[in-house]
Amino acid sequence: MRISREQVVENRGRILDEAARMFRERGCDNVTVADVMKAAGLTHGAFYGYFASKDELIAQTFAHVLTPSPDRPAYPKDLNMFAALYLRPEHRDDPGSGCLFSSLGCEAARGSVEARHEMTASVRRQIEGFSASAPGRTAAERRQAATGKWAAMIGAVMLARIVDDEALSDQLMSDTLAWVKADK
Amino acid sequence: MRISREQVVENRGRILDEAARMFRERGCDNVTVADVMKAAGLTHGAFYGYFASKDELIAQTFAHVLTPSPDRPAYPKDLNMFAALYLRPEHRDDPGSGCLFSSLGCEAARGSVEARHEMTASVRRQIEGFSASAPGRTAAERRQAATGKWAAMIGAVMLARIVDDEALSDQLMSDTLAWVKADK
DNA sequence: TGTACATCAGTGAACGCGCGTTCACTGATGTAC
DNA sequence: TGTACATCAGTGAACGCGCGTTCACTGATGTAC
Repeated sequence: MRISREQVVENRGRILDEAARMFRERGCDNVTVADVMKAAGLTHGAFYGYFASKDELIAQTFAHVLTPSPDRPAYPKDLNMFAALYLRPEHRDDPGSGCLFSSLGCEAARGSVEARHEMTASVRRQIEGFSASAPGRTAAERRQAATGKWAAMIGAVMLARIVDDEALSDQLMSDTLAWVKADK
Repeated sequence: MRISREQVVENRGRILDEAARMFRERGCDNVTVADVMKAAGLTHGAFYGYFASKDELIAQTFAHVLTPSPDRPAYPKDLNMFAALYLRPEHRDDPGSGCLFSSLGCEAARGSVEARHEMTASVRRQIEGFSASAPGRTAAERRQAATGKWAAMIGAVMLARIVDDEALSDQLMSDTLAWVKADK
């Protein structure tokens, strides 16, 4: 059942959107190709018309999530505004539409070269962007603050998702937010 | 071929040691029960004499790694000393004997209740320990500093392992170390 | 514009492999006398 | 202390299942005239 060219583009977008959500929610290893295709409204057989392998899907999904585009606007570049959005319970409780680093960072470190390359480019963009609003007299100081604060946010959300005590989880995030906001 | 009781205790320890190393190096999903048993010098069939399931092995391995004991001394409780050890290339390049949070934190957030419970207890111990040497006038301030700094270290090592450019990777760690050490 | 054919996205059955788990059997250890 | 038996940790074949991937077939779309 051949479909129109616009449909193909649309389907590809839907596959990537669903993969992005499911990978972040459940981890790449715990989502099957059939799961993604079903969520996108297709059967698993159609998958290899879009991607050469599951590994390629993962890398392309990372690029899809990390590359800023008109309809997926980048997070605020201002560090304190970003931190206030990032360190919210809503972000912790919804990894499916949240930061890729805090949900899949550990797997990514062991991932394909392509996936790691996409993430490397994103790390560079984020640190450069944050450095503009980071405190410090020199460029190096600002970059240190940007890096330290961003790393703290990622680590805190990851820890907040591990912990099985909601009060401690909330405290981890609010404490990190207070620490990140308190400039020298 | 029955073995002595001491051998059983020894074998169990070796299984846990090998699991701890391999899980951190390759991720729990990418290590098979047979892999662990082979590394411990046994065959996969003997596994279920020691553990009821792979999930139980994971939880017990987390407890094994996270529970301080005489022969595996806790890391220094002093935050700055800890940070200097943590944010070294040697730690980044050897996840197998490094921090469980930076290597398996993302998976752990989606793990069993038992595994998450072990990690929760460890999070409490770490933050309480670090708070003693953290800067701040009030207990809350010290806890915020301890939490923010520790989260930054975990996030930074995770990012440093993802990035495919060694210079950027080194910079992420040294920038975070500078930020963590620079007290208000 | 309408028609006939070529193209190709999607379907669903099937394949091969690896993994967690089970189990009958082996033989060394532990124990009762 | 020595012997006979019970116990049980380890072995390796086997099972069942799920996953990534392939492929023959279908039928709607795109195109050439």
